[in-house]
Amino acid sequence: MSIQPHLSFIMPGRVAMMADDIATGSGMGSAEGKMEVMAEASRVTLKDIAQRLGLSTATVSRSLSDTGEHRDQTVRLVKETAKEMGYIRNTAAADLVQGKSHALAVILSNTKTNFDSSIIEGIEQSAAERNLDVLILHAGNADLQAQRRAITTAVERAVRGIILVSLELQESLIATIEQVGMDCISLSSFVGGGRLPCITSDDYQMGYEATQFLIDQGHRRIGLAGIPQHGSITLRISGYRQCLEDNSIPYRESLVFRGGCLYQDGIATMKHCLKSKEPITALIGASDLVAMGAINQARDQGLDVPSDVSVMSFDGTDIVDMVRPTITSVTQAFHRMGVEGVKALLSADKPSSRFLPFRIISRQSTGPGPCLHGDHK
Amino acid sequence: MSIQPHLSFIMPGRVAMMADDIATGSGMGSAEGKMEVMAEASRVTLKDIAQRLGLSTATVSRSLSDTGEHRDQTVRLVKETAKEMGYIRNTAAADLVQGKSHALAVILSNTKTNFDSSIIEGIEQSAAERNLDVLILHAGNADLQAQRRAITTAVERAVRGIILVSLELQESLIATIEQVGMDCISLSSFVGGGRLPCITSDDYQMGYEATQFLIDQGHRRIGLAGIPQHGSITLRISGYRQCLEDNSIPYRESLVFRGGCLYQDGIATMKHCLKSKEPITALIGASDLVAMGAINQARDQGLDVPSDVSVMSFDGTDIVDMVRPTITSVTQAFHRMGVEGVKALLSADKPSSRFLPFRIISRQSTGPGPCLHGDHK
DNA sequence: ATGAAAGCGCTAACAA
DNA sequence: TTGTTAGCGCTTTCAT
Repeated sequence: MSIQPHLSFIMPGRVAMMADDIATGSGMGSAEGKMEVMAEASRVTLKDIAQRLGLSTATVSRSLSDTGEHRDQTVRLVKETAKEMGYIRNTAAADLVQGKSHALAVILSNTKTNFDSSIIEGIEQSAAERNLDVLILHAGNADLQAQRRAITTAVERAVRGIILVSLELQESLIATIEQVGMDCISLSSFVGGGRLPCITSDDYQMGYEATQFLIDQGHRRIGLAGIPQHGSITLRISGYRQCLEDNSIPYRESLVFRGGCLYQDGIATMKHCLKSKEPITALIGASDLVAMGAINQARDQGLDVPSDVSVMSFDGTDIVDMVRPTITSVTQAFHRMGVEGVKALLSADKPSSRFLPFRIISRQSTGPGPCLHGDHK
Repeated sequence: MSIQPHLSFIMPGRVAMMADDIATGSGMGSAEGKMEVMAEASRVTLKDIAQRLGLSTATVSRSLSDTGEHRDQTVRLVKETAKEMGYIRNTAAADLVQGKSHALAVILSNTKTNFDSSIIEGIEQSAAERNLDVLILHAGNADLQAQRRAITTAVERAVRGIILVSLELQESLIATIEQVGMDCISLSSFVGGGRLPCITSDDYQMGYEATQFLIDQGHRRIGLAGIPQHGSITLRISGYRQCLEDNSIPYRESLVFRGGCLYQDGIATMKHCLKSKEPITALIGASDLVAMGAINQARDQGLDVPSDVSVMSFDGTDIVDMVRPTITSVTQAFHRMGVEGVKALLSADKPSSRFLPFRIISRQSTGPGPCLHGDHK
């Protein structure tokens, strides 16, 4: 194997070499060289630039941020000098005097689903356009402690606003947010009974239409899997129930399986369902991962999806096209949710709650149910 | 359908009601009530607490942060009062005077793989234990502009350190980091020729062992898919090549497929491979998603995995167990990478580069190759 | 078009 | 054990 190329980089040689390069480089006198090195230690401030240019810090500050009235020449000179001296502004100082920061806080629940990456992507894109940094914080869904920590952090840093993602914020913390007058918006979850603006999909309607989709395919024994105990997501059950009733199909408590939108919930639900003497013919997973779990379990037990059992999911993240069978989904506009969330949060007028459209996209995991096969009906 | 329960919350009634509650609540005189409301507008500061208690701001500050010598009673009193008054400290002020912030910056490449969530999880867990906030920033891998923006943001905010995740930082920016004396560590990618400490898996060795794994199963025509053009990840090719040579199998350039670790790369590679007159019998994907793409493409063309073609992957994220067939993977210690990254970054002494162990976990997507079927050998 | 000066809220010497 | 004081680096009136 002779010399292993991958080992070369852990030899300390290069590091030492680089240090030497810096110390002796560019042919300047050693004293001068040293001063350069020393100067690098503490950061360049506005004052340094002002002194070098014989201007006041005020002029430099205004020039750099393009505020106030200044000669083009001055502004240009200041900017050039700043760049040349390697000036990087001190955000803490600016935040302090301005009473607010250039950042947004995003607070996520710890739910181990995968849809939030799209939302975050949207948020970050939108934030970047406005030159805002994104501070990401995690807080368990039910954990008051963790929630308080996250909110406190956001308020401490005087962020421009807080974006809650799929989080059921506790009542007391909503009060805190109102007290300090912090802007806040909730995405992908309706929370706060109207005190917080929310941008989400219509859970009731999604539940209704998903159910109708399966009924139209000839299914009558339809299960619901992985739905949490609390939160607006439970409205999907109401929609599901209403749809059944509108189609004269009796609602059965026993076909609604609770859980936490996790892969494991899908596994467990399908395992349970297949033991039943009157098994379901279709299942709606509360997330793509729930559906994946359900599909895998069904197939591992020798059933075919969709010919033996149809499965569809909420969310419609990338993954539904990357598995086989591909998964029919109620696809939500997560990316847009992130983008619009930022926009709404920063808009001058208090944003109102609203729904974003969703689409049901039919893929391989659903197919005709028994009623279209001529069985029951 | 009568009353739709899901519509109730967009009625403005509740919002108005809440506002009324606040304005008129608790039975206090209207003037007093108004004052309370006014007071809520501007935040409580240390000075407010000090005044209320007849102490100095210094004592309050020290009590709150448990520094300095103080009577238990004083500390308790201060803390209680702070909580009662709803005090939230101003991070900007603290950061300014202390010259550093209570946050870590994590800079991610935009690569659309999924492994980084484990790393971030590890980072956040580790950061939370140390009471540090996590600032997440994105920067394209090749995009100097975006990289500079991210680094500048991190430096501006005087973060405690920068964690690069799977990012090839440009030379000039490494220089910037060195100049300002910012701590920085690279995870999941070796970068900077030793100037930056790196915690990653041994790409060379992973490439070698993955190849050996397949050779041991009887494969001789083994492809490599989705490997980028640059970066330490290309060392996998060296390991792959060396392993082939050690097993007296000729290395062929044509079996190494370049790409960006994406699902689509897997699709494209497998499509291309199956057209060849002398097709591969096994493929190693540069990421789990590449492998998924390859597997799907093979099956969509009527081939079975693993009996017609074996596929394995690098990374070993959750997904490899959630697809069928489950994917044999070179599983990296991503979560630990995040945890140790934070630890190393904050350690007093300059951390050195090192590898974290990886494991090859055999799953359903690989099986005996032609040499074990008695074909060639 | 530019400068002088006053803080933002906090921490950390140093005094007492 | 506590108070006094002096800023951190920046923005922003208000003068000039």
